[in-house]
Amino acid sequence: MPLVTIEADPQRSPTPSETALTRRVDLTTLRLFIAICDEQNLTRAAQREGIAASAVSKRMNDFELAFGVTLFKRLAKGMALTPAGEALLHHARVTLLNVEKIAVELSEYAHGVRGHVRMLANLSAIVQYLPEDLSAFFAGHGLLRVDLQERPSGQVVRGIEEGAAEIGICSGEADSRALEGFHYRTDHLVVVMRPDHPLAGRESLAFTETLDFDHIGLHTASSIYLRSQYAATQAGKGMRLRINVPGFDAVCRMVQANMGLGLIPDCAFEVVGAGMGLSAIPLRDEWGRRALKIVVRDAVHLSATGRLMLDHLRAVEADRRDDDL
Amino acid sequence: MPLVTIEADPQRSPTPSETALTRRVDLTTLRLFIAICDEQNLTRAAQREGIAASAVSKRMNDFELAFGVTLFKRLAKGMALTPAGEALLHHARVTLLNVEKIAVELSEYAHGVRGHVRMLANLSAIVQYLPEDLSAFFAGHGLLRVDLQERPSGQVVRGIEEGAAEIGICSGEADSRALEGFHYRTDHLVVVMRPDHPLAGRESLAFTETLDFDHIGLHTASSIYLRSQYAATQAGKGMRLRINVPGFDAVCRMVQANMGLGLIPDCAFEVVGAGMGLSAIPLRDEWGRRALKIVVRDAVHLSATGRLMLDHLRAVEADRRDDDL
DNA sequence: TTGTTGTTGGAATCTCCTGCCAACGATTTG
DNA sequence: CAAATCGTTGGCAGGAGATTCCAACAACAA
Repeated sequence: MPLVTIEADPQRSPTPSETALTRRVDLTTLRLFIAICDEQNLTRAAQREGIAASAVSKRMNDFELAFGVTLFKRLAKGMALTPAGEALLHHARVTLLNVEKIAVELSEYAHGVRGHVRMLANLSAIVQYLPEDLSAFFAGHGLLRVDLQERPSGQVVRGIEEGAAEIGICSGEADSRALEGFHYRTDHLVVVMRPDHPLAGRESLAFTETLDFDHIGLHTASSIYLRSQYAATQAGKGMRLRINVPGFDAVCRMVQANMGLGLIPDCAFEVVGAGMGLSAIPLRDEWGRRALKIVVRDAVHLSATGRLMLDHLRAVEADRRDDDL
Repeated sequence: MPLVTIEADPQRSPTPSETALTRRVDLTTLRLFIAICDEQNLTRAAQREGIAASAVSKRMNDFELAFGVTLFKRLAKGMALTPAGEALLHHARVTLLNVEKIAVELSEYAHGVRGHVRMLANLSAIVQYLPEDLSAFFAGHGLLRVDLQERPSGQVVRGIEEGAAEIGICSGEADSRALEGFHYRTDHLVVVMRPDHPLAGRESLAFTETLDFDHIGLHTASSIYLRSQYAATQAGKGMRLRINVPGFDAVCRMVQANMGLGLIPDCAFEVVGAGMGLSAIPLRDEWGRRALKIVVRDAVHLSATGRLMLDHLRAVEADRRDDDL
């Protein structure tokens, strides 16, 4: 008696042929395929994976047959990829990497971890506030883990929109479109300089006063860079930029090397530049007070752990403001 | 406990326990798992996937046992995810999405396609040159396919570095670090305006002449926006920005709506704004000639198809320059 | 030419995985 | 209390996949 094929639910979205093909992919085949690509040799690949060579050969044949594609050029000594094979290799690699992430993450849960929160944040937040805020969070929720990646503010928004992470922290001026936003922190920009700089010793500075000197810029996508450019423009003067560097520490080192003035947030200076013998003078301009905001796609439908993190970040900020009063 | 998960080193040889766990993941289980999450109900999920409920139940139990993790809270009516389940759900989704890509791409090869090239490019290249260049490429290589994504120049570089694509096209001024670069095209910026604008009718314009009027900016990460800001700054004047929009077409529509001047590449204007009854006047400034460059990680080790594309793009540009002579 | 080595591919066999059916316990609903 | 849902368990059967053995083939050395 042949197998009775079960009628699939008619309202399922993918077409029958698509699902049929999708089902013919399996992870061991992908693993073996990658092994062959690495070794360029089926026999060695089989050994490495602890399986008979003929079994591997069969799998590959079946796979090629199923998709009607040739993956390898069978050469006298070894196997070489066809274009189709190269395409598969690329996707197979990322798929298996993902599977590995699954295994790692789940085994973390098995060892007591109770939840993950995926976050994106800009440099300012990561350098200045997140270390302490996250550490406080872990104190209360020792069994949670955080997966944090740095991106410029614009990309943070994009990542949250696309679901790459649950919670994002970016500049308050970033266009967060349809996302929900909450106030996080306000930092204050300071002008970093060598103690022998003409401006050193001042109580505070207006940005325009700095425009007669060389500046060191952050990378061009950073909101500090964009905002200071804009401010210079508004002031009707130019910013004399000598170099753009990727991080606050790099800015400070450039300042130290007498390349010019740096413009970074106050807390970042304390963390990064304090021990470097530099001076930091507060910026008097209104835009020197920069808001950072928390963005989420939908606060109501956050995961339980994401909710915890969001509440924590907001509570920390609220406490801090209470203390200031 | 580490605060932040470290990115896995791709070269790392997996530990025995890891591989053991990795092997226990399989795609049908993931598919079923997702179905259960969608339906919040094992029985319906089983129906949807055309499989007996008992089989699904057993698979889930075995999976949970293998990882020592509870994925669901079994409720009287349906199943609800635990935090571990939510973590799995996220990864399972992207994994299956990837598998689907595999199936789609391979079946393309089965239907005659002979190769894929993954590309990243900035907006200027995509709007102005790639349509014709790619179409010429297809004329010669009808069986190849191109996977093209738009990103700002900085992200193009990043994507190529990370292996997200083989070939990138970005602004000549972008910092391409360790990548190999080749000249691609040079475009010329034009100032777009309504025919009734005071500046209309001029032969050419210096950028400084436009600074007395309102401007419409591209999105803040775009190189045109960054460069024009910088130029305004250098000129010691401000740019009166009324709005930032995401594309060249949007710029033209804003110009049409009398919001101010736009600054876009000449070819983009021909393509996008020609039929809108607008005037375009060339920018006289040196930086109005913008180089676009092709970037690759390593030209020697490109795939055969990638090599074809690179050669084509470079040849097209060489021909074009010969024609100009 | 001939033998050796290393390679892929095929046939027969066997094992174990996995899905089906039917029955059961638990809980809610009428 | 019965009926309806829902998830789980056990027995059974079929098949996918692995193993072993063998054939075909190319490259290379004697």
